[in-house]
Amino acid sequence: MNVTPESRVKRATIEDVAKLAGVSRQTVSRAVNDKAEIDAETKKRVLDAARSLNYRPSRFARGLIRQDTTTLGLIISDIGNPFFPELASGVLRAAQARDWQVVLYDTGEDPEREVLALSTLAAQADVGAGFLTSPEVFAHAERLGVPFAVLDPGWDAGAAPGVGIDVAGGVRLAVRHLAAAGHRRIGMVDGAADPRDKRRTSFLAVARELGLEVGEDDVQSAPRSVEGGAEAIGVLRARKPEITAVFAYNDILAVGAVRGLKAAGVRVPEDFAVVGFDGLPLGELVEPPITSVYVDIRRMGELAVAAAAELLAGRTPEPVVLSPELRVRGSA
Amino acid sequence: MNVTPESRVKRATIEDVAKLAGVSRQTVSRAVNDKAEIDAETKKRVLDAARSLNYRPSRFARGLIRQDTTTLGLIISDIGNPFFPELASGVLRAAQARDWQVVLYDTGEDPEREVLALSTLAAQADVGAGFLTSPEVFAHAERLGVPFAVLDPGWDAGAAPGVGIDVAGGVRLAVRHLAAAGHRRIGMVDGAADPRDKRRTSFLAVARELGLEVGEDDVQSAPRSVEGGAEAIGVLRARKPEITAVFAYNDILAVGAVRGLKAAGVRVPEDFAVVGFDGLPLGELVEPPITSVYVDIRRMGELAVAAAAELLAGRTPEPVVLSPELRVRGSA
DNA sequence: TTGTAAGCGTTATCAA
DNA sequence: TTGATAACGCTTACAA
Repeated sequence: MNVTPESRVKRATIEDVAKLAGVSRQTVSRAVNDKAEIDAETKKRVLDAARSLNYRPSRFARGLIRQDTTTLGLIISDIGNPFFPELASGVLRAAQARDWQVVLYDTGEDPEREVLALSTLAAQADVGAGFLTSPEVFAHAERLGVPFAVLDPGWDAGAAPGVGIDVAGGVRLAVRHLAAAGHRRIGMVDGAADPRDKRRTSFLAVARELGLEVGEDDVQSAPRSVEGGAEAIGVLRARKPEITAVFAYNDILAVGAVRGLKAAGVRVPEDFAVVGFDGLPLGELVEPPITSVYVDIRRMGELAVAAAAELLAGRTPEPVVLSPELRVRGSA
Repeated sequence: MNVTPESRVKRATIEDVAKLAGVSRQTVSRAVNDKAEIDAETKKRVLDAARSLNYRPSRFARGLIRQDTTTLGLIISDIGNPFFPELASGVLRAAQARDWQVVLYDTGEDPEREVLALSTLAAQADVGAGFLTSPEVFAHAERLGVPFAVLDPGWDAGAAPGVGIDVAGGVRLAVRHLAAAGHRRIGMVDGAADPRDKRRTSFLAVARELGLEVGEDDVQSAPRSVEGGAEAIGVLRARKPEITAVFAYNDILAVGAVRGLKAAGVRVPEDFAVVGFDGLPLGELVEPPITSVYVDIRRMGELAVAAAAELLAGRTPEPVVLSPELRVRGSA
């Protein structure tokens, strides 16, 4: 895996410092850890020696004895998607409060890299949290024996511990809003790789529930990027000219859809309405601002850390499901 | 520091597995590490035992012997600012290529938290990289003995290793562009805490160099947020109505400035021009898109990792300075 | 106030 | 193919 084994200067050990200062290892430890039972002068001499050797205690040796450092491995799909910094922000805050370390893994939404990241995480962290694209990948985590808090799986998490989102509820808010505005033909710009994805299935179910006419070809898949959204909306409208509104898988795609529409000379929301999902701050900066199903992502990050702590304690975390709310802006 | 010492289930050790499987620790090690010299059946028995105990080797014990895991501590100011995810993206990519772990610290631009993060980093990582608000904080890193790659310091980095940005050059591009468009009174929306900050001092120097009339009161400080930028532009225009263009400390503030102007009924760029710094993708999504001094931030992240690797090898990294380029969009 | 001994959990070395 | 022993760098307990 590590293609180029890199040279690395050997770090000074406590032994080196002890020798230089002419004391025992124990005394060095006392000086470095600010213990009381040590002569002021000895301490100074030791610390001078330590500094001159650039001594830093080995985290491995230390960790072996004082079993008090906790590391959380956070798996995200794409740090370029503003959703994830938002999430990381919540995780970092909660982790800092507990004095935990956070190691970050970006998988680029690639299942293979997810599995790889999970393996590394299992070796380097005490507990994991994050987004996994499928139940199969989560099963890998279980096989590895790492406690893992699953976040907002598009798939059915079953009994997997973690933090969920009431996707169906959120989608209902979005579609109802569009229907209430008079839209009868509503499409979707989908960002999920898996066709069983909840946002997609919920969309179809809710639309039918409301008596709207929808089919598979009212859903257009797109890569999860602004460009992806812009392109998808073009494809969708070409295929289904009768559509007057779309529900987008997330705000990035919604922003892209609005961009694509504007570029095509379509007025938003007068001629065409767009609703997103996530409620990212970014959505408020574009013109028109995005109407979106808001989820408290930071909170999700904090809850993820809480769930991880429960797992670490050998307990089963309370299932938590966040309820989204609709935030109406200009785009619909 | 850790206020609530959390309970934690004791993890199974290699000894536990050995006992259960009725073999020696060594044999367990062989099974777990896929060594050749082991009977297939023994291996299966050991692995079964391991799985049933949920055994994962201790990273501390392992790290102590195989000195092959490298952890980079990345210090950022605010993950909510899109600049940092962009940077982290580059760092993660380069780190993954080297099979390094990345631990993240968010300091909220608070010098005290920077010092704290640095201390933790020194204990938990092999090497650090990131943004520090002042030379004093960097001095703390040196005192701790952690190799640290300094990124784009607003202050004079001197001989500190790391990755710089040709700020003066970038600012010159920005101000020249505005001057060429006919603006004679140009202000600045400043996001730096320290008045000695390079973007600020460069702005004043370059403006004077171009024969423009500028003084301290043409510079308006603002918190580094969209709201901060929107408010600052209002304050600045109230104080200096003759100003017709601003250079913003970064794109977030530029976006805020444009927002503030639009809200006040000022047309951008017809009545008032805005240039940002960083060249974030976000700048392209707003209306009008932000003209900005583009910096290859991902590349900066990758170079940071390279610099860190040099430091780890005991070498002095080549000084690197990134040259920004102006990207003209709609705002100026 | 200081030093000696034991042990944290793992792997490398060598012997069986 | 397997096991005993030492070692990794540190801290805690105990002795001097």
